[in-house]
Order: sequence, then C-alpha cells, then structure tokens
Amino acid sequence: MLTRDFFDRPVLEVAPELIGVELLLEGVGGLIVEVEAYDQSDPASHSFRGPTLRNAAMFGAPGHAYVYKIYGIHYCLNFVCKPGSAILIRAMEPTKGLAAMHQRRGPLPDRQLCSGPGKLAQALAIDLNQNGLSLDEPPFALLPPDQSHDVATGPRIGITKGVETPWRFVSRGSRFLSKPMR
DNA sequence: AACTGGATCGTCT
DNA sequence: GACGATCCAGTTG
Repeated sequence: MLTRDFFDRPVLEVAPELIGVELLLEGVGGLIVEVEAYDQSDPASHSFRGPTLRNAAMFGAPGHAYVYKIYGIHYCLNFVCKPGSAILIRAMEPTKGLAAMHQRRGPLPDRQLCSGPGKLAQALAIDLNQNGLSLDEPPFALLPPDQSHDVATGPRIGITKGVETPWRFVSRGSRFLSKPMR
C-alpha cells in the first residue's frame, strides 16, 4: 500500500512515481499510465488563488482524494500531496473489474475505458462522495508497481494558463493514454 | 486526422 | 454572468 508518507513530498517528485501504480476503487481499476501535477504557484491550479470551499481537500492532509466536477458533467480524481498541491489522474490501463467498467462506460474497446480523467472517473464510479477520502484505506487501494516504467514528460492538456509547464507524466509508449505524448 | 459545437452546472467574479 | 484540469458526435479534408 502507498501510505501518507509517500504523498507528503514535493508533487513533482511524487507524480512520476505514480506511473505503474495500481489504483483500485472497490476492487475495480488498473495501472496508472498518465498524470499531471498542479501546485499553488501554478496559475492553472485550482489552489492558485488560495483555499475555497471547492478546493478544501487540496489544502488538507497528504494522501487523500480531491474530487471536483468539471463542465457541469464530468468528475476528476486527484491525489493530494503537500498542502495546495495535487496530482490529476488522467488515464489507466484497466486490469481489474473490467465487467463493472464496461457496464458504466458502455461496450468500448478496453483502451478507451479510462483514457481521460472524466472517463476514468466514470469507469470507477467516482463522484463527490470520494472527495476527501484517505487513499490508504477502503474503498481505495494503491499498490506499488511490480516493474519499472519508462516515464516521458511534456506539457499538460486542456488548460489555458501555464500551458508550457511540462508537468504531464506518462508511461512511454502506452496505448491507454488520453492523447499520445507529443 | 483535425476541428467544431453542444451538453450542463458549480464556483468564483 | 462567464467560464472550466472534459467528452462525444458530427463535419470537413
């Protein structure tokens, strides 16, 4: 299990180490293949203008979930690191509970089940009920990688500020990314 | 393959 | 009152 100490470090140190980690919610999930880092100095981050009701979890204890709703439709899952910083989980390679994920996402190819932050949240049935939950106890489980992964870095996706900041981390060559890297 | 617009609503200005 | 750390379907090339 990945415990609080793992997350109580600089967000740029933690983010690449999440590639290959198995994320499960109620036993359903897969291997993390794409993440993005956000911190308080970053104009693209929800924490940039300080604590609010929505981003409260981002300023809480490390090792907890920060979930928010975007565009009135989708949910996105983050892992909180040091206060004001978090890592957006953007894509996974499905490994466990494929039937449950297909039930929630529809009869899609496996590579499209979790290939984006909103898709991943839908596949795992994540909503605001998970906001603020600890990542080292049920319903969550985080298991360390059993192989090493080649991590590639590049600019983040879908933002309008901090566009050049290369804080996107992906498993190089993975077929399960939200978008190919560069 | 690349781009466009629509869906839909909580949060902050 | 505008906008977003998105997704999908439709159109165009």
